[in-house]
Amino acid sequence: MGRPREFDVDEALETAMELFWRKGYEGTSLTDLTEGMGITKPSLYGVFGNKEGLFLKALERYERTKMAFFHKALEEPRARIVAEKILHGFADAQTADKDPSGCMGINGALACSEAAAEIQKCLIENRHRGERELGRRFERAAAEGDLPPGHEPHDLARYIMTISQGTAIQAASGADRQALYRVIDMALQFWPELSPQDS
Amino acid sequence: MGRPREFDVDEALETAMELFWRKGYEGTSLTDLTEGMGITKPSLYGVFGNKEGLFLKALERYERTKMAFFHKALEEPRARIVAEKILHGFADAQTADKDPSGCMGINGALACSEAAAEIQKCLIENRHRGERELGRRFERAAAEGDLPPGHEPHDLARYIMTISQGTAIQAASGADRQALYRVIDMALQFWPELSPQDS
DNA sequence: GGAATTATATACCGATCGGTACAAAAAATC
DNA sequence: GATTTTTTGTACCGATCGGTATATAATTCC
Repeated sequence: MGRPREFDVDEALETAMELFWRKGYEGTSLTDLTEGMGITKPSLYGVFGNKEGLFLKALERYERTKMAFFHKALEEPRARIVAEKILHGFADAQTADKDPSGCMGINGALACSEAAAEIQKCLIENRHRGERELGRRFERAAAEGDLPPGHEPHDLARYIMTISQGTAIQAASGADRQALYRVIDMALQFWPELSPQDS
Repeated sequence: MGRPREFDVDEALETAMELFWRKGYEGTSLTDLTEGMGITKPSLYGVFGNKEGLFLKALERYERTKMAFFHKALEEPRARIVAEKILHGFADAQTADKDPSGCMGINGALACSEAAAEIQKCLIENRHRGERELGRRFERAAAEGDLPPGHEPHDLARYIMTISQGTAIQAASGADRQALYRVIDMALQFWPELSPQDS
């Protein structure tokens, strides 16, 4: 009952995600948002609560769609393939033609005022969570004898995430996908490729 | 002649640098600046022009002091040592006890509103310049047979800068220096260490 | 066709943004 | 000591910030 909504919530959220991704949380004004989403401020507040709530919902959407490759990669049977898929997945997301460059989880609020401290904390925790999950996957790999010798699983996880965060900055600075791929190839050089009889 | 200035310009600039480093260009308000520097707005505008001018002067100071290791590292005779010193130099600067975490050149304006577009462009160009200089140093190394085989000098430079930008995000997310050092060790693993008779 | 409910549009809120006008204060010059 | 020059403190500027009060429009329930 009541007057029906005149806009598509999912579509509006997609636009908000793109704006926050490109301009960051504080760099995106309510005017940017309402004009981009094609709705008025009362509509925005009615559906999403406030700016912070909208950002968090946009981040959730980002994780569910653009970062879906991550959890998929964790299911690969060989650790080296896990690492490769994660690195390429990040590079792809950071350089997709129709999307902003770089990573929303970094662009969102890397350095900001006190007003955005809660968002910043949330994004940091987000990064930690991903790194922790990858670390646990590599722990399993270690138990299976599936890691290059001489490395702690969680150090390897931090290494992979550091490369991905580095390529996020590179992408935000204009680097194209092929350049990032070459970086990734170098970063994985110490990690033995799978020989055919391994699989 | 005229009334003497009541504050130390260099000291004030140091404070502005720290603020911009920690909160970014747009995240730092004029109130933050004047309160932190202990001066009034007319004094700030009299000496530094405006907020943008102040940021650029603070960035200049940052490059001259905190990034001094970079050009020093380029003068090392062996490319592997150049890479090592640059990576450790960045990690040190990103995790210094008394300074903000991460890198001012990235924290300053990674994603921002249109109002900061000029600053953002300037910081991107800054990153490109460093990468270009390192690439040229590695070109020299290639001519001297001082590179690991199978790598383009400028790809190697991008690789080193990507790692450093990755550790900048890690530092901004709370990683300590030792953790970054372990990442750097892994990143350099494919690059042959110098044996004693090489030097 | 009301009554109730929800979404819309307009117009507004106090606070803060970067930046400045103006006059008093503190020094050097004559 | 008067004049000139520069810095300082105060008080203010228009614009924009995130957020909301209010009334009207559009639907369902009865």
